[in-house]
Amino acid sequence: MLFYNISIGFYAVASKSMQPLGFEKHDHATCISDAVERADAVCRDSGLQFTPVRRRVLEILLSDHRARGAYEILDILRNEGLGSQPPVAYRALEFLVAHGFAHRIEKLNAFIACGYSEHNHMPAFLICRNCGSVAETDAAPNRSAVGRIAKAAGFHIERAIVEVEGLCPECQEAEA
Amino acid sequence: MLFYNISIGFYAVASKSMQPLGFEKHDHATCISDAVERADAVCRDSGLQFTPVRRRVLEILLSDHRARGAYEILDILRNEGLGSQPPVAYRALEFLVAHGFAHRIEKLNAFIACGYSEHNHMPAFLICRNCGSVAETDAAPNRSAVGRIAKAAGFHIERAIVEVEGLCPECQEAEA
DNA sequence: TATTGATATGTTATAAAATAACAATTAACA
DNA sequence: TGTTAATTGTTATTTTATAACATATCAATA
Ligand SMILES: [Zn+2]
Ligand SMILES: [Zn+2]
Ligand SMILES: [Zn+2]
Ligand SMILES: [Zn+2]
Repeated sequence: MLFYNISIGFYAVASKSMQPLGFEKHDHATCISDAVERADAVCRDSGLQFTPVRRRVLEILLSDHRARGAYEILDILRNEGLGSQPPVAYRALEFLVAHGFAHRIEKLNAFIACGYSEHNHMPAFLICRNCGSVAETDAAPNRSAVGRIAKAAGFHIERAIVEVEGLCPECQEAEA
Repeated sequence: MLFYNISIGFYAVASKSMQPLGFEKHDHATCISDAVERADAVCRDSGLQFTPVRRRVLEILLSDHRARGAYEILDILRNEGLGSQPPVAYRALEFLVAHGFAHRIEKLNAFIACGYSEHNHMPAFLICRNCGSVAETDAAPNRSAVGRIAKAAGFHIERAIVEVEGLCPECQEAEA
């Protein structure tokens, strides 16, 4: 199974009629296991418990690099007998987000696996309003115009939510 | 009644023990009427109906330049006999947001009056995690690092959600 | 100004997203 | 092994948002 991405982490989405174009392929088979492996190692090093539910939720998020709602994830867990009530999903997601293995996308009320191996970076997302695909890149708020304004105002930035909406390359072609 | 802001639009909040410092004062009495007046004029020019509910919701949002949830606004409307069910508040807010008189803050599931007279700009917000105050400034995503990356990736930006969390100047002092 | 089509509001009901609270279980460590 | 801390199970509820349809109001024009 092959998925496509570009260097900044623009992910293809399984749903709808999106045809990736101009994207590098990536070997999705090793991509999931690699990311899970990395998370496992980080947890071992940090004394965190990478429990079955947490591992499985990360796998689900990685399975097609798509943004998924908590209840969508819960449905899968329920079918697999790994938990049937909302708090189970929300707790696992809270853990993954807290430790940088996943991110929450406010605009979508959804979660996505982190596409970067460096932990605790500040992500920015490009969200296609047509096909729902989501690309991850880096926000670097302190070096941005907003960062300069914040500094001038004496505001100390701890976290940035940067979610850009628009049309991905494929959907621009489709509209034309 | 005086509220304080700085040139980029950092607003004081009525709640909690926040003491504005280093902010310019602004004449809040005229501030509300001016903004409502502006919205009225824009609506007249554009053939939009600036109805009593819509006007009142804008006044509420302006009344202390604070981010307010839809149900908080609905409570006020209900007390005033202007509508008692959620759709009334949500419709008015949808109208105000659609025409640039207010913005939705995703991180807070809340709404705030636009602090700028130029319509349809792309706002960015500085949100204090301690006192909840919200400052509005400009995102200018096309000139940002994310904008450059998006362009390189062939992604067409239509809208940007930029919400920066951290500590406002006052709360930094309080923590120290 | 009476007709009429569009826009806005009133209302009921429900959906969707998230959390509080407490009990039961499992892991970590002395 | 016993003790504490962390995690999960479970029930119930809260918060946020929308669908659907009835009624009222507005705006244009016949
Ligand atoms: Zn992959
Ligand atoms: Zn697309
Ligand atoms: Zn004011
Ligand atoms: Zn503050």
